[in-house]
Amino acid sequence: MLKATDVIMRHLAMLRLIPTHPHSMTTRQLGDKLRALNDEYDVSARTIQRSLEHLSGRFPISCELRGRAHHWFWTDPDALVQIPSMSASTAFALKMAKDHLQPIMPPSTLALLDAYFKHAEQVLAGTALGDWPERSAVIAPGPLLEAPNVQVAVQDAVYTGLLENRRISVTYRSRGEDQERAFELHPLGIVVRAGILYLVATAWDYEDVRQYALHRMSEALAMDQPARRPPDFELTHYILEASGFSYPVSDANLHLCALFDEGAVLHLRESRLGTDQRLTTQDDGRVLLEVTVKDNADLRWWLLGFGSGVEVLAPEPLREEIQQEVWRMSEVYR
Amino acid sequence: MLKATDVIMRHLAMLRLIPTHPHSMTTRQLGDKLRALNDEYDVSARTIQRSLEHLSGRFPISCELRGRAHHWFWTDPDALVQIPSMSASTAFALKMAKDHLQPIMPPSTLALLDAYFKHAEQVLAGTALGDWPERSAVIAPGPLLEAPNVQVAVQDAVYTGLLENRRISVTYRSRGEDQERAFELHPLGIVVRAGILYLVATAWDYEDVRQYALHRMSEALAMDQPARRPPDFELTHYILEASGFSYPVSDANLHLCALFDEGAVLHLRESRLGTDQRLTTQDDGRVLLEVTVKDNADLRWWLLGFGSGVEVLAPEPLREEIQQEVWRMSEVYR
DNA sequence: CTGATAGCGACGCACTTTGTCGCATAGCCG
DNA sequence: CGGCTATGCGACAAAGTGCGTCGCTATCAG
Repeated sequence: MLKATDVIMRHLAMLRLIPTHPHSMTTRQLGDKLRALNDEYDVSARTIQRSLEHLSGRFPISCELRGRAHHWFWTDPDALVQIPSMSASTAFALKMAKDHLQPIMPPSTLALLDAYFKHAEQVLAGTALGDWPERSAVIAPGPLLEAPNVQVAVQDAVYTGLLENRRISVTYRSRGEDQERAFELHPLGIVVRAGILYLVATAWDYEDVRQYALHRMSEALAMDQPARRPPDFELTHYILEASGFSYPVSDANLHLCALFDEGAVLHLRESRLGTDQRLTTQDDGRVLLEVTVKDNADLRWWLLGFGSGVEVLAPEPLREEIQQEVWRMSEVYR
Repeated sequence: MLKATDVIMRHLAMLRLIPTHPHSMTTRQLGDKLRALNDEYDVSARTIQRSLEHLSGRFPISCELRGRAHHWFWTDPDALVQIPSMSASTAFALKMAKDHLQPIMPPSTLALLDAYFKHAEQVLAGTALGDWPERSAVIAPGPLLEAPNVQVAVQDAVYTGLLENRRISVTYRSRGEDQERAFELHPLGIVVRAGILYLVATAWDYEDVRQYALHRMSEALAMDQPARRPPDFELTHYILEASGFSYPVSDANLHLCALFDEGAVLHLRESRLGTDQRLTTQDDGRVLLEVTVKDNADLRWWLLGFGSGVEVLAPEPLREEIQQEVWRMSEVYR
């Protein structure tokens, strides 16, 4: 007891060091970590013991006697104390975010954010309209695809491997195959598309980069060996150039001119396709859209979705593409 | 100094009571709130002063002298200390969530979550691959519409009015009109569609429920008078039944049968349209999809997007609808 | 069995926390 | 303009608590 040490800060640091349930930490480890963090937190082991005892009375932390040592952890996986406290507006934004994300993120990944969502619900319950169940709704575009679930253990292993740059050993069933196979993967990145998580990685000692859907992994384990990464690999580059994903996305721009029916153009009046978007009403009541957009498959899918509500005028190659597609469609439907 | 009061908990409570910058709290108010929270936190005003002085040395809080009283607040809007601490996986999930939400939530609402996103970045920077800029990417469906921004003050007022059930006085420019008009609104709910926020509300003393896009409000102020709410109003019901939104969504189901090209069906093999989805490969190589889905406009838009890659077989009315649409399209393109 | 490690009760010193008091200052109101 | 009141702050003393130390016990490894 030599100097004026700061109890509050040390206790806060301790609470932050203690891991959540599956993981745990001995009193000794905690003391070492604390010392490493800040010299001022250098206190005797006895003091740490006393502090933990004290804190366990007012926070959901407890310990487990394994051997002769106490292993401490947070009991509640969704426990969350944050300062400054969450404002009602932020809680509301979180609720909307959750509604948005539910259909497009795998449940197991969304589960990692549950503490925030639950906390937000508590905050909202304290507002004047806490009893009113639904004050916000999200209208998602398109029919909702159900994102396949990913096993929590698999997700843990993949994220760990990626974050700590370790190899991942997986049991994987390729698309269209019945047999599972074991792979040793070098993780390079994660890509999410339509609620599906893909691990971008190289296998074994091969050089070529492939994708592995997480929901098709039955087992995964982060190994101790470090992962290898091609020196010039860039994830965004890979997605754009290597056409690794079935919906190729291009970086090229095109100047789109198209005539929209008033009904079809409605929401373009609210949010724009691009910064240079121009809408001009024609004599026949239709609206001319001029805008620079990325030239990719999604654009074609989006334009076709309007059916006869839109006529593509330029660029000429795109108009011809659509024309041919319409011709093929009329063949299909006789 | 009569009983053993818990300094750590009181200090934590104080930190949580202090609001973030635009708002503030006097020393007196803090003492009152603290007392209301827990009898054990009943300490003299002098103690509160000393505690604040102490805490301001290690947290980004400071005060402003207005009149003779000190008004305390958090200086950094993105300051965040949370216990237990954010795991690397959770930080990673937050990063992905941000990428997902950026195109579909208005910037001002997303800004409310900035503290979490920044915190997540810090956590990720501490991992082995912190220097590697991109380890995850989100591929969004469709061309990205730019969500129009909402003024922060407008958003604050609307959320406050909604959460505290107070009337909102707004200056609003209706679609297609040049003139702005003043409204007094009774907020009923918020609907988000394609990045646009709509306030669902009744105006003045009228009974009919309308939508007001937040980005078309130039001013908004939460009033002191309480809002009126039709006793039987339900937001989800309103969206479904009242066809208040231009993309009507129906609750009716239909049993869809359609033939997909192998290329078009690819991602249906990963995530399903519905629980009863069945895929059967036909002799001609196409794949028959059978599934029960909601019968709405989005479904038609989604089906049309595939162009000739899909042929709707049943139900017959839907097939005819599509057939006619294709016919109209071939008229458009001559 | 022995040594090492962890937990815990007890003890006492030193420091911190806290209420109180008094003074200074700055609005408020007549 | 002057009294009144609310707030901030320095000082002080007493109460209370944090802390290291010591010694005992329990458990595990060898």
